[in-house]
Amino acid sequence: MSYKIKSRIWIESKNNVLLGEGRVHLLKAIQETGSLSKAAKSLNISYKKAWQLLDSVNKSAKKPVTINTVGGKGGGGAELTDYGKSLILAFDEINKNCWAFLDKELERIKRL
Amino acid sequence: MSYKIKSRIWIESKNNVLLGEGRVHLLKAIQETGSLSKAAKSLNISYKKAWQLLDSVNKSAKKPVTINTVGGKGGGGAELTDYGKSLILAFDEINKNCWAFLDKELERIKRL
DNA sequence: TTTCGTTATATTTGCTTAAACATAACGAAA
DNA sequence: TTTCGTTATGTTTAAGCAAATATAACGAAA
Repeated sequence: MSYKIKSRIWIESKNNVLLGEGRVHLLKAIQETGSLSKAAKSLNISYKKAWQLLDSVNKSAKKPVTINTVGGKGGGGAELTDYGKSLILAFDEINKNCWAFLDKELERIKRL
Repeated sequence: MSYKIKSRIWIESKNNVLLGEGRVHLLKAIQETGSLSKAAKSLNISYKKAWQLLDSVNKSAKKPVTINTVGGKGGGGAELTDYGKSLILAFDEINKNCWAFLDKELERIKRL
């Protein structure tokens, strides 16, 4: 059995993490469920952890990534902004390309 | 100020980490000092942590990465095998190329 | 104005991981 | 056989981080 190359990429803004794999998962879950609490449940993480992640994302980003509404019909909710959607698309594209790149680099250690 | 892309890569062997940035630093320090204890001191980590890392490396690798001698003149020491040296070279090469690759991908988020 | 599900936040508890400390084994050389 | 600096390993303590618990604020609709 041969060696494998693994990687993690993330986007930073002024030394703070903006987007990583976990944060992208959370944003996608918000997009699908329309609320942060439901997104947290679908990812099996606590609401607090989800909120902290989302708060960090919105504080690190140059423009809001989600619009959160509190109170009212249904209690409120959260939805992605167009900016948030474009960030996710960019991250997924870069991540996919990175894995393809590393798959080529794997040749360098195939014979080790 | 714009966003930055960061990454971490590592080599795995049967679901165990073989080589990452920290382990490569340790191996290079061993190469320079000739002993695990001196390498640990130079990296400001405890001897035990260094030993556990090195032990994990040698157990994950297909062939020994270091030869450790105990007792005798000078108390003993540790030195890299040719195989260990080639692993380090491969890791550094892949890592360097990955950063260059991501530097190109940075264009995708320059305007976000 | 009461209800409801959500966002928002603080506090406490538990767990995993890292650090600190301690000690045995080794073997060449004096 | 005593010394020395190293490898090798166990044990205990501390710290950081995740999880659990609790509660306030909100605002549309009934």
